[in-house]
Amino acid sequence: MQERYEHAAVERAAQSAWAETRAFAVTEDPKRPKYYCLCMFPYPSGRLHMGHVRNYTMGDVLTRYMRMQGYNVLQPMGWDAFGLPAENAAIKNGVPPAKWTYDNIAYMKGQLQQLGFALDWNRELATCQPAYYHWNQWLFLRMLERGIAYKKTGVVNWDPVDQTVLANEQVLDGRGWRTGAPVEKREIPMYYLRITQYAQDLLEELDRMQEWPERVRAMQANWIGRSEGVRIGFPYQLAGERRVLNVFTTRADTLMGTTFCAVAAEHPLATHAARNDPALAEFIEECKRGTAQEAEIAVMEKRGMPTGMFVTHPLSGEPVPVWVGNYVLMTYGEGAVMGVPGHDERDFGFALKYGLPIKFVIRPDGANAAEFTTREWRPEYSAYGVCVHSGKYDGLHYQAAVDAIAADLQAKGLGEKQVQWRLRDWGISRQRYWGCPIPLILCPKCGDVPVPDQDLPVVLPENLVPDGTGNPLNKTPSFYEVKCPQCGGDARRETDTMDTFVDSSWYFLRFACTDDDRAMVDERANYWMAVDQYIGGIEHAILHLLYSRFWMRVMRDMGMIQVKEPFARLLTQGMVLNNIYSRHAGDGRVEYFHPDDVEVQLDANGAQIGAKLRRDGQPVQWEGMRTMSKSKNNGVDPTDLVERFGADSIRVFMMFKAPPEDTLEWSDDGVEGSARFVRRLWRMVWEHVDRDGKTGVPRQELVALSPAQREMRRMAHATLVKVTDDYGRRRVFNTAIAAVMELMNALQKFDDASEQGRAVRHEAFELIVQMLGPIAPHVCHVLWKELGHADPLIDHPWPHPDPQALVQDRIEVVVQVNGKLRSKVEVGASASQDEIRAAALADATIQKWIEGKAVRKVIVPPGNKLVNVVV
RNA sequence: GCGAAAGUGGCGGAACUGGUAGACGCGCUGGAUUUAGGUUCCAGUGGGCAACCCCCGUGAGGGUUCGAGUCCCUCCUUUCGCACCA
Repeated sequence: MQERYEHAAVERAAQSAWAETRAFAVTEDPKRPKYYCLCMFPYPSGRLHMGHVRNYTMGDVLTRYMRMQGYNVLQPMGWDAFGLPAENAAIKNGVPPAKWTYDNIAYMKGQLQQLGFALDWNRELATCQPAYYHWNQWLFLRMLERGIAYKKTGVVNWDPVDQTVLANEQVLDGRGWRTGAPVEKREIPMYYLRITQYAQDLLEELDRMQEWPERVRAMQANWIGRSEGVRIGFPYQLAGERRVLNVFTTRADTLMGTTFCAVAAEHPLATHAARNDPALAEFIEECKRGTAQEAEIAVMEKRGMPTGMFVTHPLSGEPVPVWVGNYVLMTYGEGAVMGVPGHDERDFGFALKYGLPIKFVIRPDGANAAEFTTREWRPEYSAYGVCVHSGKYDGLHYQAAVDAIAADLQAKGLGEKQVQWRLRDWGISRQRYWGCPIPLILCPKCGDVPVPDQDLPVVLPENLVPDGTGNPLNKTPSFYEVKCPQCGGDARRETDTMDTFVDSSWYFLRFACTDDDRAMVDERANYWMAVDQYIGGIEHAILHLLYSRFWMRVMRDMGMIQVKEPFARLLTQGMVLNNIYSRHAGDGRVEYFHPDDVEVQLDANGAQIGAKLRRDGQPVQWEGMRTMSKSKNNGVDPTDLVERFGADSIRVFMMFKAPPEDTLEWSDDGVEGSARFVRRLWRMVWEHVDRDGKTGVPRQELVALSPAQREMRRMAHATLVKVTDDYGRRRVFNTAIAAVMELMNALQKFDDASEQGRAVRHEAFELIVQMLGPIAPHVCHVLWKELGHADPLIDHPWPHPDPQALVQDRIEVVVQVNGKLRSKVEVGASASQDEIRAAALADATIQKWIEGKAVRKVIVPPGNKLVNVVV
């Protein structure tokens, strides 16, 4: 064995051994328990970032651990390959998005291989391949047949320069993020998926998903947003016809306090009223144009205009004026609200501004009878309470009032209890080139005609170069000029593509059967699904994870898959941060310096007191730890690091520095520390097997071990218990590594050259190498062989602790006096509580503490590890 | 405003079921090796005290308990998500 640890050689040896035996290719095996471990697939942006490395290392640790536990483990990898950055790169460099994407994939695949992840590359897929998106199109057509997909004209953010729809997050201060052009609201026909149909089930199932983080479940529940209330109809006459204005409210108990109704600008009633009222028409236009940022809307001034129309209060029969309000959303509830200024903050402000009457009809719980008359809003106005000034409902508390009012409304045919959802249907049309074509043909005679199944996939041309002025598909007659499949006449192919979230909504199913060109999924998907462990960033807590849950339900209802929840267990890994250093110039410009170029100044304790640029020795400002980004110049490159330290050291550092869900602060010193640890492991094994010149494995005589040898052995097995629990149950890796470090520290001090001492040491090293195998697989692969094993470590069964080794003759008992640690005594492991109590009281130190005081109680809690003497 | 999480040494973190606070590592200090730097090894490292077998100490204040970082109440701070959702 070589004395020097050379990471490049070690990693080459391990990786080629795995490659030769195709070690990570898996097939379905009904005889073995399966384990599907999946990390969210990356967008091929160019290079791996450290967040990827962290994510995939976690997945790899679990994959390798479960494999050693005897599971048939699938860990695949693919590419979320459609999307905007490829188009932007194309605009900048004049290269087709396809080429840019495939080049990036090739490079990043190399990076993943460098890191030694146990991936089954036979199952690699990219969502931009026709063989993949074929099935997006196929399933979309099935959804269309079932009414789950439908076309609707909806309001979207439109960038007039780029000629495309923008997502809400792409609108900054009312302007397009790329062009800076003021964003318009446009009504555009789009395809939607009826995710709302599954709202109830998507919400209910969350309660049972105990293996998902509470946070993610809460966010999804919030997003789905179920609320129970009452739909209330306010009748009115229009052109001699009786009509009803519906509103939705969760506070039907305040109905008698209604002094106006407000409708959204897009509401039909508003449109009708504006016909003969130019001022109102203009106001409505203004509202429609208004800002697209929801956060801004929230703080926007409440404005309105009367429509001049009146509706009738359904219970009192009084006339109620109808206003158009800019704070009413067309997309929620009925697009109209009843205005109860006495008990709703928004209505209150609105009424004050426009001089509408305010009626108080609820006396909040805990308040005295006095009415609220302030001209300033108070939170208690919207509190629950009993009805007052509400005729027959007076004295009823919230729930009773709601029940009574709903019953009366129902009797009149003017309302009923109703459940409202915040969730909206998923609009999937994008006026973008680099995405999956929507398989429809727009025929002037026949309307929207689905592309026949036998003509699928509709292949996206890969050679186009967008120039920033809209979708290049619209300038490509060879793509859009088609004949109608129904009437044979001239027609135009749909040039919108699908939202890229469609691609990622089912890729985990396809990994089971990437080679199947006849069906979207087959029986193998039922073998592998559900994903047992899914790992990815918290940023996908809602969109991707909710869409995938929806998509699975659709496929299950079509009989294509048996389970409905795609991800049994979810781990949301924390972000990777690094220091940010900057200098602010007088003219407002900021220059960012890479942490490598900055020298940190410390005080005598090692506390950071300042930082300066190495180049010029002048101070720079520390802006804290934030996510790595190009703009802040604080990224680190995985490939650089692998070359400098080796993949194993990077992996150890990533797993050791923080628990999986927490943020991880990058530190070069920390990586050095991990590299030191790996080197030390190598050197200690070398000293054991080689320097001593006795490579044979001594036979271990358990009965004849000395107390020190027994203690060493006990510690090795206790560490195994701890590490197994950390991997298997707790899913934390930092403490597992810490435990192994502790064991190594003890082993270093275990200076015993006897046959038995060497045997104990040998066993300890075997355990260490097995325990670290999932985290530092390359070095452990080689050390395992050096320890005399012919079988590859990855296939060696996970070791079991020896119960004999864990037995202790004598145990240490902590002795407290009044809850404070005062002494420790050693007793036999089988000592009774009475014996322990006696030993504690007999201890000289304890004698001093209790001298002259009355011992009131002596407590020995279960476990016999502690005694508390109460005096 | 609503929802979720978190506040522990100079730093990252550990303490899992209420039972030895600060494991493990980074940094720092001293020493050995080295021509030197780096590497490696040894020792020390929460604060107070000349020192301890002492006192203090887990965001603040109160409470429960033989015993509280952990449980309860009040408050403060931070991060994240949602936000005119009627």
